[in-house]
Amino acid sequence: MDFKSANEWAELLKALAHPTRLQIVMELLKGTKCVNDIQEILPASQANISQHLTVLRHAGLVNFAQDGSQRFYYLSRPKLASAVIDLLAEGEPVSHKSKDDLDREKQSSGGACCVR
Amino acid sequence: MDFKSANEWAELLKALAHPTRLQIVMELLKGTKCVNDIQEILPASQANISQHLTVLRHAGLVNFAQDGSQRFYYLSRPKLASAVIDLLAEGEPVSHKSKDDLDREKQSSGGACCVR
DNA sequence: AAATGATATTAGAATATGCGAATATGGCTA
DNA sequence: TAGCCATATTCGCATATTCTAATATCATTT
Repeated sequence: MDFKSANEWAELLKALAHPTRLQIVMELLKGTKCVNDIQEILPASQANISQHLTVLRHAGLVNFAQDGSQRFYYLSRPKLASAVIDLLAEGEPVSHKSKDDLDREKQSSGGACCVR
Repeated sequence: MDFKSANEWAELLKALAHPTRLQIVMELLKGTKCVNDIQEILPASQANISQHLTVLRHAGLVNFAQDGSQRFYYLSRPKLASAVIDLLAEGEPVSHKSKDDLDREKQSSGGACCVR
């Protein structure tokens, strides 16, 4: 259950893990756009945006509907996309724990690990 | 608000976007572990796991508490980590839309875009 | 102090990714 | 059909990632 998942999930995350692609996703979250629209918003070339859209499409994150010579791109899994963005935006503060903290937690939750 | 965020967020996602690192995170979700524990679970070398932990640490996703010669690794932003895993596990189905679908949506939501 | 166990770091090769420049494709309009 | 607009693809290069093998570090034990 984990090996295949880990690979698929990593592929998905890899597609999101690029500043330009993240921004594209954020823009599509606001609404369907064609390549030209995106070009006007982001500081990247037409070819480059097209390349990134291809990556996102292969990852199953976006899709397009063709209209003449234009392609209207939209998020094909909008809930996933917006949930990820929301999580990133929340910015959970990082926690620091001492060995004693960990011991205390282990006690109260009854989990045994790392004992050799 | 977006340029800096996009870069930081992409860094975070990049750290997660590797099968082995995802699996490490999933294991740490179950509880604190030292490198040796992880080694016994995952099919990767000690050096490799250590390298991946370094990546996760630099991304602010994990941290460790030292105990003698052992290092107990834990998730430093457990809610973020588990929320991401949950999202991936949910597997929102991908949607396919025609041009007409998009037009209809645009009508009902009143958003104007892609009109030149 | 030497040996041992746990973990980290370095080096180097293989592979992948990102990007610009140039070119190709496909639809539309004159 | 010629030309134009929107978008995609290919190529080549620079850079980054990943992995293995070897070695280093650091704490503990003998």
